[in-house]
Amino acid sequence: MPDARIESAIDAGVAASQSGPAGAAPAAVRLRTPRERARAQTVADIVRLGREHLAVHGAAALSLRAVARDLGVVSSAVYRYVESREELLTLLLIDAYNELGDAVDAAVGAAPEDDFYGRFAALGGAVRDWALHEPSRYALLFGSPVPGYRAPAERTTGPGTRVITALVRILDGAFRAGRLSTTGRQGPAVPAGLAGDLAKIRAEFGLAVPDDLLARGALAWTSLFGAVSFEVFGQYGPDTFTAREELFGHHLAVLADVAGLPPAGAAR
Amino acid sequence: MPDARIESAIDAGVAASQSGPAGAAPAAVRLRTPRERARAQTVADIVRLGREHLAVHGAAALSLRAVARDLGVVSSAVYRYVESREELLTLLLIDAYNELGDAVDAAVGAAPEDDFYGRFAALGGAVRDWALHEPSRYALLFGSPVPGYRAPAERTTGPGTRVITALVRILDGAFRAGRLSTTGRQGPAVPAGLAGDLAKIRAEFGLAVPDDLLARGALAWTSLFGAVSFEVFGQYGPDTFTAREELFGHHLAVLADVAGLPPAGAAR
DNA sequence: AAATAACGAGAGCAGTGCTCTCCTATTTAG
DNA sequence: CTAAATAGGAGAGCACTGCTCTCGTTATTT
Repeated sequence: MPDARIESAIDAGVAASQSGPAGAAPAAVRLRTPRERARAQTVADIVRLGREHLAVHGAAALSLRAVARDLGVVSSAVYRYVESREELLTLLLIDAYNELGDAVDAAVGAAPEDDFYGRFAALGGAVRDWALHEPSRYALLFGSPVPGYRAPAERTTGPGTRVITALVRILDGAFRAGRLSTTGRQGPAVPAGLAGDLAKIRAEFGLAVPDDLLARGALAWTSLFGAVSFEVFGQYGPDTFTAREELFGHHLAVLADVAGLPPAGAAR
Repeated sequence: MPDARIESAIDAGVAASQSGPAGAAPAAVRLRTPRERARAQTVADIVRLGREHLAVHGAAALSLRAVARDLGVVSSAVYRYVESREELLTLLLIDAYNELGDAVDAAVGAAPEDDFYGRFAALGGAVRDWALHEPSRYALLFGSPVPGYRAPAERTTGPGTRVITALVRILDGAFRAGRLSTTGRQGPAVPAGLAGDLAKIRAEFGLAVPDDLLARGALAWTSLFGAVSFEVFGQYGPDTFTAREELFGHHLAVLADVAGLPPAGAAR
């Protein structure tokens, strides 16, 4: 079974189907032979069709046979390119993580580098906009895990941590610039048991922020996605909150305050 | 087709399978005839088996045929009791909402009535404990919506709002007792567009809390579920946070502060 | 040119939700 | 107490799913 190169071909196909400015993959793999090119193209087509099905019908309704039909090919043929339905889900997971990451990076990058609140708000707004625009794909990333499916960490942690990485960069940048603090008011003390986790995180990302602000940053992170998930998953009901943009904006402002970021108009 | 009483029989069956102290249904329906009793029992069995399947295999893997097998009956027979797979999902949704609601009510009720922080922390802890204990059922309630399935609002809004109702009661009680405020520090102003939504909520629940605190309460609500969802759905990864109880406790404390609740040890 | 690898088509298996018909046991009405 | 009405279980069947295996054809490599 000489299909050892399938994996790399698949990776190449996915990389080829992305157009983000911050494409993580070095894409050093040249596709010389026509067969390899055709293969990569087919995989890219499968991912594209899968993405459409995912967006329209949701993750649990994603059907390899339906993708095969759209591709104009019999169902068993797609198994030449994709190992299983799970494998396709993994590809779509990576695809979605990267698209969200690209959107976030673009939004954050559009704000001035020293406008930390602006960058924070841009990040939150980008997450919300993408989630509202791609609810099914957002659900794949941040909703209930697909039953029986466990994302392979070695392939998804990279793209899956782009948002939190961006957020942590903003907060750390603000701290290094002397513009992140909770001075003036005492909050709850950070439990001693968290010190180890926080130290590891600080080392991993090369951060300077102290425990207090790091823990609050984690809360801002989970709260951001909590607010977005409630809105996307319909927990607000049809009419509890109608001014959702204003609600989210206000929540973002409070979360920035929680994280220690001075508000928009504060003196620089 | 004289199956008009099926619905009420089903409701009775579900009600019979519940044992919560705050059972919403008046349960005035007596089951006189043996046939009605047998029917209610069968429906209750189906819900029980469905709950087990749901807990073990997850919502998307819930199979009516598998439930039928466990029930020792052929698959078409269960359609005499449950209209469809969706209908069973709805029953399980209501069942889970009520179990969570019961857990929250019990935990909140165990704290002194004037210990508002204690009640808030009890609510949060109960939600987290239940979610960690029943991840699949929590996912059914607060994860990605099951594709193609839309919960019928007229049957689920009641049980589905028990947690937020309890939370709002705590915050309103604290406010009426003069123990909920953000005095001493100015937060972001509530956007004007939110006034209508907040007024409607205040009227619906008969609240006294002003806009500022109400909006912050909503943030505490979404943030609480954001933190629980991240933990249950595995967003933290296997080892980013190991001291999860401490992390959650700290987040709860900060969220109470955000909502305007004085910390645990504050003077009464 | 011959060997090898890739790949599409088709059949098939076990599972799913759901419908329809048939038949029996139970309940209700006269 | 008998006869009609009804509930409910069994089974076959339809269309769908993921996935495997074989078979023949095409393209590439040696």
